Amino acid sequence: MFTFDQLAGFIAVAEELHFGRAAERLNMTQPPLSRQIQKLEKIIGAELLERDNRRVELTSAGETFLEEARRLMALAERAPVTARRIASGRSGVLRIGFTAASGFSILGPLLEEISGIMPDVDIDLQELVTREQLNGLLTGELDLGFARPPFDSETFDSHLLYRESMVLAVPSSHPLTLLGRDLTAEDFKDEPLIMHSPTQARYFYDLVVRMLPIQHANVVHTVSQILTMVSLVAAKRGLAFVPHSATLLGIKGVEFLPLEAGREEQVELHALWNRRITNPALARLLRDLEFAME
Amino acid sequence: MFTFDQLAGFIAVAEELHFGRAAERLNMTQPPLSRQIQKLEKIIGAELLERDNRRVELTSAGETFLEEARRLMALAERAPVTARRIASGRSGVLRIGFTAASGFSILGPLLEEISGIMPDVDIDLQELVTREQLNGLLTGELDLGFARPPFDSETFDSHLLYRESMVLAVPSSHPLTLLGRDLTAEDFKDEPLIMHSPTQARYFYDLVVRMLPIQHANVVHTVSQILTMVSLVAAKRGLAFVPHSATLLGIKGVEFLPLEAGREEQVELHALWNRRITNPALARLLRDLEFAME
DNA sequence: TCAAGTGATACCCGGAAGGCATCATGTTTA
DNA sequence: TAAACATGATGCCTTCCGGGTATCACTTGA
Repeated sequence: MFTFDQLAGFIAVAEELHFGRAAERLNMTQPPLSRQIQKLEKIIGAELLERDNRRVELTSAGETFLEEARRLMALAERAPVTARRIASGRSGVLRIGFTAASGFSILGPLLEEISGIMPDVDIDLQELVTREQLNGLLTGELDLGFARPPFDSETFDSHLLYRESMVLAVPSSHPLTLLGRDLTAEDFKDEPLIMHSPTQARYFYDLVVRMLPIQHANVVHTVSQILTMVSLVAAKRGLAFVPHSATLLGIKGVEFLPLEAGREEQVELHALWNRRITNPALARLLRDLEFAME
Repeated sequence: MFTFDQLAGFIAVAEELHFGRAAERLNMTQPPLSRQIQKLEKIIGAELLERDNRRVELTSAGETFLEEARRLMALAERAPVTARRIASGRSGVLRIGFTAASGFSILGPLLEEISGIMPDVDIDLQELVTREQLNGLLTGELDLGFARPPFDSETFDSHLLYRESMVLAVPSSHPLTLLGRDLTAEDFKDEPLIMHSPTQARYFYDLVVRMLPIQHANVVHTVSQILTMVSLVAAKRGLAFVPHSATLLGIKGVEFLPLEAGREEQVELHALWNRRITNPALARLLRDLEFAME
């Protein structure tokens, strides 16, 4: 195999068509350059330059090899630069998972901020429930997640993005909308309820159950997505407990009423990541966003 | 700048994820391979592999650098092969000039034969008069020409492709078509004539003047292209002397009559090239077509 | 606690690459 | 026409890079 020095030597001679000047350009003397080219030609197995004692010119083979040599040199010069960019986190791919609920409010502005900080990093977004996010973070398929507790703080580090109250979603025409004060369990004890799935949306389920004495007999639907819940409320199938940011969904025919118990029990959204960080882009992001590391 | 050995070393380690096995694959021992990688990382300015004493894995930077490294190696392996192909004439470009007259008959079959012999050689065709061809062959813009004498046999080598008789082109309805024998100058001494340009088509001009006592007073047009001549004959502007292959043009309203003098004086078409051959594809072509060289 | 596995280090040696001096050859100049 | 010049190739010397062997350092598992 030839060397990059030989390629550089050949390119210089091919451009100058003069061994002396080419050698000068390469900061070396002419004799070793001559031998370099000879060796290169021997390795290639073809004459690249035709030189008589007066003039040097490229052969046909030399002409096309010159193109290849230039391409090689360009590639070789670019490769370390991109590698360094990625190592410093200024470039690369950041795979982010998010729950549908987090997408309403926090995701947009945060992506805005990320692409402001690291414009050359590609963001790969995936909607995943918390459990899938944890799994992805473990296997390394995911760099960062937006999810809700609980998660193992041994393996994951996290940063609280925000808390919000739970509110009650009711159809616009519903009598409760006229009440004008924070609601208690008593106010909707006979209303049909749309509840969170205890498996797919355990966080919300646990929180609501902890917050209010639910009449399980009143539960008419069990769903896992906030959007589905609000749509069902709009269709007058019942009432639902949703985080305050669901107001941003902008679905017609639904109103959101404050809950007395919601003042205390709030839902949290965390950014979380594997403590064993392998992606430099993530390290840079956490540093720049000033998320607590450790 | 890094070396190809370092790249090969890195690729091997990245694929094996094990220094010992990678070294074995490269037919070397493990220690120099370790140093090779260290040196490469230092040159790149980024960590490519993360190794603790138990396992080796790629960093993000290492992953993308691996792709670049593979591309570099592939390019480096291909480059000499193409260079050799071109040097041996099995690939490359062959620039061929031809006169319009030669295009009628010889060009088609010859191109067929060339592309059969050297399928990977690109043929660049240009229609040029003999003088332009000679010029192109001199400057190296042309590799091979199809033209008619005279040309300097010091600089050019040539191969006679074929000879053909001159015939007389006459309008279909012309009385001479009824004659039924070879024509002499006497037969058309009062007819209007379309003659070759003594500058642009000197070969034909000289040949016709040598062959027949032309009444210059009868010359109504002076043109340089055979096709133009035949078209003018079809338009009943006069009679013209053209090579026999002009019959292949298939122009309506023209007949071609044999000339007595045409039996002796024949026009020649030569393949010709610069004796100083720089294009390996041309050398190969001449050898394979068994054209005389020297 | 010890053996096995694995990457890093220390040291030595041979060969490759660069520098200097010079040659061979063709061109220009006096 | 001969001498000076220009230019690529060669011979020889020295330095330095890269590979090999032996060994270390550290981790893991029995």
